[in-house]
Amino acid sequence: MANEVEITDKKQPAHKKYVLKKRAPQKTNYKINYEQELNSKQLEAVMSNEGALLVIAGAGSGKTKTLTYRVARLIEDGVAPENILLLTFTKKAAHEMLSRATLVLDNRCERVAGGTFHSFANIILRKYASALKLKNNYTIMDRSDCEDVINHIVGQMFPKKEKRFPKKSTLLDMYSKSVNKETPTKIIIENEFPQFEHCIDKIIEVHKAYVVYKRENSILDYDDLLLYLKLLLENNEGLRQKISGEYKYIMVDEYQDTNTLQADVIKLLASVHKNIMAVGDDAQSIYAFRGANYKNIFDFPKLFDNTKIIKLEQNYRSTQNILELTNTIIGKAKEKYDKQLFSEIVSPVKPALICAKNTQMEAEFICQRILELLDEDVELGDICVLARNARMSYSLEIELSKRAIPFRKVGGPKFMETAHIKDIAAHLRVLVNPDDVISLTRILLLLRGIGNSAVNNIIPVIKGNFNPDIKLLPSNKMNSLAPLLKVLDKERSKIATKKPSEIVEEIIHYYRPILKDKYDDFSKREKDLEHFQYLSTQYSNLEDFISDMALEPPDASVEGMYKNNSDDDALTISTIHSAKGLEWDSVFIIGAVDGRFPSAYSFNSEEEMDEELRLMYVAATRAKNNLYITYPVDMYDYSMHMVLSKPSRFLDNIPDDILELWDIE
DNA sequence: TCAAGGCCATGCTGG
DNA sequence: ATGGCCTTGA
Repeated sequence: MANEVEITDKKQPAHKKYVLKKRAPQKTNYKINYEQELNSKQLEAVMSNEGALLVIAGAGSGKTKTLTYRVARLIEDGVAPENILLLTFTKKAAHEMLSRATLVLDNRCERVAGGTFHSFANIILRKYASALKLKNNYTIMDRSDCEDVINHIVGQMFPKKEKRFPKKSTLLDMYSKSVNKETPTKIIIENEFPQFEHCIDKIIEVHKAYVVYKRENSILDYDDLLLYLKLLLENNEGLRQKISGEYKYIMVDEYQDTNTLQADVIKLLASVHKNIMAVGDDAQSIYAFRGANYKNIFDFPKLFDNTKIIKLEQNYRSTQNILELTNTIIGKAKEKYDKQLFSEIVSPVKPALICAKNTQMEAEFICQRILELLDEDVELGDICVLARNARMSYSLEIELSKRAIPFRKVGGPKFMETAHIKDIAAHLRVLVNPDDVISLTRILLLLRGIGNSAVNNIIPVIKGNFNPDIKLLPSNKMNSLAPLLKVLDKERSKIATKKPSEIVEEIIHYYRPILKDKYDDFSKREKDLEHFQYLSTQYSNLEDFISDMALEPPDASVEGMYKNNSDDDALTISTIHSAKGLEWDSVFIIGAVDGRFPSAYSFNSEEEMDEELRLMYVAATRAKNNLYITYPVDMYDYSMHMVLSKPSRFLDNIPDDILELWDIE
């Protein structure tokens, strides 16, 4: 909206020059008093309209608030919610922002299009799959499925074992980086996996076969979702116009963790109108292992001409004492960051570094300190324990259970990745997509008497045709195969009419005997099946259910934690990666022992060490008032054959007026 | 020849 | 707790 219009007098001398005055924002017409609730920088971002805008937002500087209020402000100015696209890192972040926007404005905000890049890509691709010659019932594979496919391909191409050939997960890392960084596999291997240069040709051959395999079987992995979205937008002028026109205002959160493929998608999405607002913090980039590059954020102005840049530097979250520590930490990076956050929140309490004799004592300290915090009127839901990886909290989880302190765990091994849940999901996938050979293989291998070679004979016959009367194996093997075919045949015909939860129920009923046969601890796993069934009741379409479970898998399966969704009064245990963007009154960072955090595997790479450092920075900046960093000194490291006993090097030589040192007696 | 069970080593973070 | 590898058993 141009506020200033000048009628020029160049060619029309007879006309009088009339200047429209700049209108002050019409605050009286807004329901929200933006000027009062935001600082000047935030306000500038919220009030900006057309064009590209980059907001560099330090930790706790009101990034979420800025995004939330901009959504509200656009809607107040008459933009249809459906025309706004909010891309975030997790679905949860999108939901949180939109419900906050709903609180400050009204429920129109719920209609804003939002979610992760991947879920957005999925929505668009299901709609326009045919433009890419793709079936729209394609399966989305999670990581372990992809690994199975790769293993299958390697086994076919090189029946004899190759010497020092990368493991399936390493292969997948290479391919994924190649796609996300838009760099040939060859270069990725040379730069990041030089130990495998000797078999570079074979690795590339496997990659090609992997791509073909996915195409032939209507399978997409996470990277394909982004890649195909890019191709769709790139190669279909008409569709690009249409989609870009639909999403007239685009906002991207956590821009520092996007990769070049995502940057391309954004560029294409905004190609028609260039109304794009990106928000991020280069000092909080922690996803390099997934192809993200914190430098991406500085390249944003290269994607869009005349990018306006706004910096948010005042922190509203943490005490100044905590910020003094975090400023010191980030100051240790090899690559320098322009970060000196300040806060007006004053408190006498200082962050503390606590040495524990072992993980047991570390756990006891945390439990005791938590109980003291509760006495100081901190709520349990306002306390979080952060760890570099999910395993580090095992001792603590035991201690918490002993003391009956409720907790929920975020990050780490996924519910959907547990073997029994994958088994059930594989049955459902075969129902939706009978071409899904990987899932079919998985469910056949569950049967007694059927192994790899039998599977290879069976699949060509039953692919897409689950006739239970077929006779293709000796009768003893048919006895285990027939019940499977029967249930698949029966449910396949009802896929369109039955509720997903009813189909899941039938599959679980069929699968339960297999579960009991396969696992000694089946009763615990049976509870997971019940939970899975419960999740399915939230859906009216089986395909949506399966896609969602792949794109936004529910948190780790922790016994007894299921029904506590509404129970906010529990301690949070989280990986640092999963704590991105969140905040708590009191934060414990555990396992801060050198060799684990930073991990010893990062020692010889400056870039990886910087990423570990940023991770520590992200962890420490989650805390509002109390920050405790603990480390046990009895950790044995198998790879280095030594006991780890020093605190994280990121906390070395920090004066004790910034970081207090505690010993446990 | 194929399936199944046992044993050993172990690199995490996630859509 | 899990995948990879080897041995055993049918």
